[in-house]
Amino acid sequence: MAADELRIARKKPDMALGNPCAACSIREMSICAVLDNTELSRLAAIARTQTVSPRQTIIDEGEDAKLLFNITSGAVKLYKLLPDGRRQITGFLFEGDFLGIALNEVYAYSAEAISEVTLCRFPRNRFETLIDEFPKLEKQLLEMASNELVQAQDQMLLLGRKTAREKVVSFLLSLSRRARRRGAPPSPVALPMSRADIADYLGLTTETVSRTFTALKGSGVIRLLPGNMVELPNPESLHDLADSA
Amino acid sequence: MAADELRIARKKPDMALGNPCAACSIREMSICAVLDNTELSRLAAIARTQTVSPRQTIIDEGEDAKLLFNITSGAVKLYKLLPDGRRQITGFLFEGDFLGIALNEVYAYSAEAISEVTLCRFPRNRFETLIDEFPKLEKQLLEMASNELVQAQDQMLLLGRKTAREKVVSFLLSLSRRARRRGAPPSPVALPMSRADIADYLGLTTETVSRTFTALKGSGVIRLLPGNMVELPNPESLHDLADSA
DNA sequence: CGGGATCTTGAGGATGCTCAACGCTAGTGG
DNA sequence: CCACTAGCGTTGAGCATCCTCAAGATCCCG
Repeated sequence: MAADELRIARKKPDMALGNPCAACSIREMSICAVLDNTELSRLAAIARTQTVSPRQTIIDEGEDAKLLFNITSGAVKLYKLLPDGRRQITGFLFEGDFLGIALNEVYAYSAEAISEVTLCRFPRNRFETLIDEFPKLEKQLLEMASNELVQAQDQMLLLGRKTAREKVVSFLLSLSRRARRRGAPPSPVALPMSRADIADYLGLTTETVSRTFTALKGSGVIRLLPGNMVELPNPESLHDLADSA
Repeated sequence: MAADELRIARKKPDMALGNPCAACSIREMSICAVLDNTELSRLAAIARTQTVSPRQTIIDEGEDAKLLFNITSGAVKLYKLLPDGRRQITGFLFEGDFLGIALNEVYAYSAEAISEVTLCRFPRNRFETLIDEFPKLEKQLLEMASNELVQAQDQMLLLGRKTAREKVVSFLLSLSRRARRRGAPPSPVALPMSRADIADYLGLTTETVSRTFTALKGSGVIRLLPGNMVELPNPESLHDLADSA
């Protein structure tokens, strides 16, 4: 019923309440969750929605950070490049995620849509005004930044010290855990990103990622389903593979 | 004696100088820089100083995060462990740095003193009360967390995509830049940490770090001075070695 | 169906790791 | 004052993991 209301409301964004955010399907899992309706309407006043096609760039590393985003649907990859083209993906964003937590003057990374993406766009300066008005917002941002830091440290451990197999298993488990956190089943897990993206996220090559998937499939710990879905028959037993040989 | 003063000051928080922080040598480069004397005395009221010997643990990953710290002197390493003992150092802290920016319930990493360390300790709950009172403090924390995130992403790029040589050069350059930012000469650079620590920070082995230093020395781009100092005759030319083969 | 992109598989090779020995230095005690 | 030891750093040889290059398989969308 709550879901029904949301679905209906989504079809008429500029309806009755006057505030499209009130009906936002991802409101409760986004930064907006901390705001009441009045505050939300203030945020809505500076927001614009936008859709982005796959492979389209959203922000560019080094550019002035004039805009911040809330992903309302789809998948996004964040990455950094070396001069010779080597690429490190620093994270994937999905619906509900915030793009631009680090309120720096310039973007620290580029962002590109993986799938069809819809997002909610805010001018940074006006968003920062709201932050000053709503301490709750700042507190929430700090908490989100803290969580990102923890994730970043886990990723450093993965990149610096884990084997290819541990990297891939850790990756699958993190997607599974994320799904569970969002109320979705922990298996099967969707992989909207390409093997090349996974490789650039894990510090491997596409070939190694592919071989590792094949090997995991062979030992029965995963199953590759059509539509880029991966089944994890026994997530618990995977934990051991994720951080010890 | 500094400790004595603090102990006395603690008993009379509103004494002559007002508070010990007013005379703190790292005040301007720490989180305290945003506070005025009145606010600082409030912070001083919940602070305790502490000294830690080399190889002594300051916090343990997974423990309840009851305390936060400001490093007033010395060097600290932050690290995470895998069950089999593999270690990833996620960062080094020096004087002026804040330990515990991510205000999470449990510590996301362990911290250990590299050299003799002095620090300023705060109970987290009381510190959070001050945050609510002084929005400046929260803003500063968010900014520090943002900067850490940027650094973390750089480190991911390093760990995932750079060669051993690029890693070592990047590391030396980051130490050099840090020194310059603090008003110290960019060369020579001090390496208070062991080769093993550097290796665990860069995702390498001590042998590879050692060999790489030797090779860099051989090609004349660095010089190893006594006292674990490294001279970078031409920091500019090093930039190329840090991110392209 | 066809064609381009993505994914998989294979063979060979390089980077960095493992295991091992040796050197250096500083602290210690005779 | 010097020999001794322990810890750290360096060097060497062989090897494993993962990368590179290449070809074939599969998928997806028109």
